[in-house]
Amino acid sequence: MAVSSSSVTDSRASRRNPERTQERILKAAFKEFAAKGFAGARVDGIALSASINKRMLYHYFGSKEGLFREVLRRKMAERQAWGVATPDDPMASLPYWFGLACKDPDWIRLLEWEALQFVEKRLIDEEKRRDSARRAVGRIRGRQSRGHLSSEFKAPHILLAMIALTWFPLAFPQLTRLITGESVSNAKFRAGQSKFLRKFARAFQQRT
Amino acid sequence: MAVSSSSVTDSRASRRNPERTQERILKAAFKEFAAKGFAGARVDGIALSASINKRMLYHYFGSKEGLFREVLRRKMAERQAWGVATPDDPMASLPYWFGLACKDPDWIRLLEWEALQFVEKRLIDEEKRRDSARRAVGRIRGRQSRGHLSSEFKAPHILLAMIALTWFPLAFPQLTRLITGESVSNAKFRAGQSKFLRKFARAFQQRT
DNA sequence: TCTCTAAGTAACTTGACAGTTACTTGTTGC
DNA sequence: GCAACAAGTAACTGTCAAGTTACTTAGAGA
Repeated sequence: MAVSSSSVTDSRASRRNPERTQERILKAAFKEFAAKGFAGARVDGIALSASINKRMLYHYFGSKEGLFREVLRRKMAERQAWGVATPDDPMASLPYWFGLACKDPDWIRLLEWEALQFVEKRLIDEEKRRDSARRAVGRIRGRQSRGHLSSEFKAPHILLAMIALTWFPLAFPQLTRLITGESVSNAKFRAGQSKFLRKFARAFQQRT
Repeated sequence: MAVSSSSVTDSRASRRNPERTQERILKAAFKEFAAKGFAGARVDGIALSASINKRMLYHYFGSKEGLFREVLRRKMAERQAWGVATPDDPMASLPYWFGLACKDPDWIRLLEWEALQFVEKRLIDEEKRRDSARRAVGRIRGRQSRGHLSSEFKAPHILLAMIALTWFPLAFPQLTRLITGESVSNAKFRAGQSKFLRKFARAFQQRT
């Protein structure tokens, strides 16, 4: 009974396990980058919280920036799927997007760090993201032609406005708290905002 | 003719000039902090671009964080005035706010850095800002009661939504470019967005 | 069972950066 | 015109962080 022997595809706990190591690094790096941004993140911190040796991080990802790129790339792929399953009616989709944003605030933080740090540089994974944006705009157009959304506005404007309304409170939690008096993480705030978005969604609907 | 003598209130160029030095530091620091955030900003960089000795920076502001606080405080006071002179009608105020944001994107960047870095900490100048926010909400209520804005929504929600719509493109220029295909700094984009906001403002108006 | 490669480790190097020290010089009030 | 203090300077220090070196060890295949 060769129980203790491990095959190539066996990724169970063992003293050597490249996949597990890489996963650990990526997970810890995502947390660290989302929390502190690229400049503020500490490679030693990532290594520590991933419980791996710093050298392995350089072994797999080359540099701090290489690691950051890979983190973004992974998360981007993960998010791609989410956006597709959006309801047609804006009265449902606005609260839905807001709910998604609340579930994964670190993703918004990462995009926010990106906005601040990689301004005029070429974006990481730019081609793929352009495609992804194009498809999203296309879905808006589809909803316009099916009568769910007003045809009075151009699709990119609608998309941008919808994202703005659903993401802004998470992107600027301090302003949200100053204005509403409630913390963004507070369930009461979230319920109120969802309700508001649901009503406000009429702005995007076809006028009768 | 004692031309070369200088009085206390004389802040012309001279070898010693505390006010000018402080102004230079604050101006350079604002640029540096807006560009790179608190963690990314370099005290040496600020000193260099302000053409002052780094020691003076510590002389006047104590520490990097002290300087950051003062920069925020100054800018906040400066902005306070702007917000008051807002048109009543949302069809005018939305493009107006967007125009203000475009004129001073560094201010939005600074708030964005703040959002990311000082999350659960007590905000700098929190009391004053809460007051300022309260007054802004009050102005919204005033417009609601005068019939310029819909009374269907609560004032804080309206304010938050308006800020979201007008600031989002500047806060996330990379997403804006991916979605619209235009750079945020492009005049054509700005004109289009202004027009959109003007039309979209109807969402905030009293329904007839 | 031996060997070769990839996984993994600890200690080190190098550079950068926040903050300081010890000093000089200009200005003001007397 | 001089004492006292504030403005200003250059060079330094201790620390921290990215990236490297030089090594050991696990495990797959021959």
